[in-house]
Amino acid sequence: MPELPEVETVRRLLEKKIIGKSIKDIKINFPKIIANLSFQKFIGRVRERKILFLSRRGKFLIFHLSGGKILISHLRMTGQWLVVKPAADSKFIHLVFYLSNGHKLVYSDIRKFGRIWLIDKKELPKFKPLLKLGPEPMSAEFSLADFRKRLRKYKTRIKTVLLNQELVAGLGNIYADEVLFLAGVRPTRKANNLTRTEISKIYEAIKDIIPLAIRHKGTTVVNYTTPDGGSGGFQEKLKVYGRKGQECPRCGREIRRIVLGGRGTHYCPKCQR
DNA sequence: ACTAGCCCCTGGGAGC
DNA sequence: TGCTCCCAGGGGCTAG
Repeated sequence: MPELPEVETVRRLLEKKIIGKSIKDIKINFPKIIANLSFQKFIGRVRERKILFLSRRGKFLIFHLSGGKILISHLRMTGQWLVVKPAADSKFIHLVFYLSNGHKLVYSDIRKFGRIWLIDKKELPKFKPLLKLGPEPMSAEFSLADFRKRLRKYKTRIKTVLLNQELVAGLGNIYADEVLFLAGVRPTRKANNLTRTEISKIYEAIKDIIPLAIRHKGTTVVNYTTPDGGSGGFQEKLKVYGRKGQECPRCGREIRRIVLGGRGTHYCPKCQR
């Protein structure tokens, strides 16, 4: 599942391979991935554009193209951007950009949940999916005071709240579980009942784990790969996610798995209160 | 205003 | 071995 560290890793590795290249031609196998335009319009507006640079906001990857065009991609569950040699093909490739250097930039997505938008640069400040996002966890805007204030208004369980992109942008199911383990807070706790100390610990855990996971190039659990087909490394560092029935690395107790808000949730019953 | 639940998808694991 | 069933899960949407 691509969360902030995975999307950031894709951004960094992809940028090295495609900056300055032009999109000479486009093939679309699954038109539905283009969220806001017909595929014919999409193709017409993207052809001959140069890829200037890539940015990221939360889990959104943003391609800045020449001519003031902006391509926004959300990978959801199984989306991938890959740079491949001309011959490569697969039934999961839904979009192909034929680049000026002879390589193909492809979007592949087994479950087809991912979406791509193409907008004009001037529309970017009004683009709704980005407008709703909370602060970037590694930015100065993400302050403890603000985090505490925002957290108080949620009456639901802290795990569910961490998945809400309006609070902080970029956490998904894996890192939400890991953050709560590091903070020593049980995922079922109500957000508005947390103590000041617990909120600080959650805040610090987010600020620790996200850059650490980026340094490890993200977590490969299901099918996330880097744009060159490599794996992330953070799955080796996971303390609770996907470790149901195994020993807690801190106290040795058995890790539990429950379902919260329809999401698998992992925690240590002793370390997380 | 907030929250719970459904839906989109398909590979893969469980069960028989 | 091979079939069927059902689960995973981000985020948009709807209903309460």
